[in-house]
Amino acid sequence: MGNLADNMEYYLKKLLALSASGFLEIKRKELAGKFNCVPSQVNYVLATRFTLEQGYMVESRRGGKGYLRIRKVDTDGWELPGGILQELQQGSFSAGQAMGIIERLLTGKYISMRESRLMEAAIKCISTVESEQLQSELRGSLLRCMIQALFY
Amino acid sequence: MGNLADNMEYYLKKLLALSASGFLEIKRKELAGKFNCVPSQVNYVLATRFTLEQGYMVESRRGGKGYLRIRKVDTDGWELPGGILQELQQGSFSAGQAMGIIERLLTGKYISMRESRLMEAAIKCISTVESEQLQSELRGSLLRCMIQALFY
DNA sequence: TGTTATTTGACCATCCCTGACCTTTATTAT
DNA sequence: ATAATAAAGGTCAGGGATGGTCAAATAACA
Repeated sequence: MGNLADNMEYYLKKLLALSASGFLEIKRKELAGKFNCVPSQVNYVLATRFTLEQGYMVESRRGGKGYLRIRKVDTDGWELPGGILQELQQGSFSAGQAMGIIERLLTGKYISMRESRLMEAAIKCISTVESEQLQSELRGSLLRCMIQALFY
Repeated sequence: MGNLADNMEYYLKKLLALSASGFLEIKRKELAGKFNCVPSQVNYVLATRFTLEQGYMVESRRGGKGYLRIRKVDTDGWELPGGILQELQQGSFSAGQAMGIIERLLTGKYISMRESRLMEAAIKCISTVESEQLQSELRGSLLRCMIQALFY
């Protein structure tokens, strides 16, 4: 038998898979009761096994009728065209290159109009930095960070 | 079912949506009666779910013939809370301050979950810059640029 | 044996709901 | 008119019910 955290993870993922609504809503204390542990153990499991990187989102509410709600993030259709991923390997980007990538994300419907405006604004903003070198490096890491935030 | 406050919120918003006049007029005591609670609970619901930031206005009158009148204020959704506009005047921001603003934009429903992740990613990304000074300045201009891109 | 992962418990933050007391407005009595 | 009374709505502090955090203890592992 695995440990408590593993068992709880398994239990939650099973329930989640069975749930018709696409999300799972539980009470922290009840769950802890079912596994005969302290409530904060639930937080540990959520923090280590249901992170965004792992494809889960957890919402919660305190107070009377409080809850924990776990949903699997839908990553269908989130695959970026390989070309872009490859380009992102590059360390540095000119403003033009960066804009080009953002535009392709938009026309490919990977991002919304607002999201593209947000990204473009961030990239343009970088041009105020003195050093050309730093500028292009920053554009690169900004692009990578932002794209990662959206697609992973 | 959710809790009392949620139910009352739902009830009021439904009535408001159905109302031809564009506003909803109720008696505090009656409403409390309908939900079998104390009248001040109505104030709680109004204070937490019908704020100006959330796009509602509540007028009232005491005494005989008193009433509560709720209306949805039409801001086209583009008005930012004044507090945030003011804060943005600041030149520099710590990562924490910036995150706070982004979070308020999110909870105030000014931006989506994805947009907030995008903005947070950009802000965090800046932390790789060597100079602390430049970091906090960059955070400031990034915030201003991104918010401007969305709201102007 | 040293490192990492798990588990616990004490303390914290938030949300909801109530009740006592206060203020304002309309109505009624004088 | 004026004063008293009734009929609204407003405020605020408190308590119960949750969930959150963090550091220390313990267990598992390499």
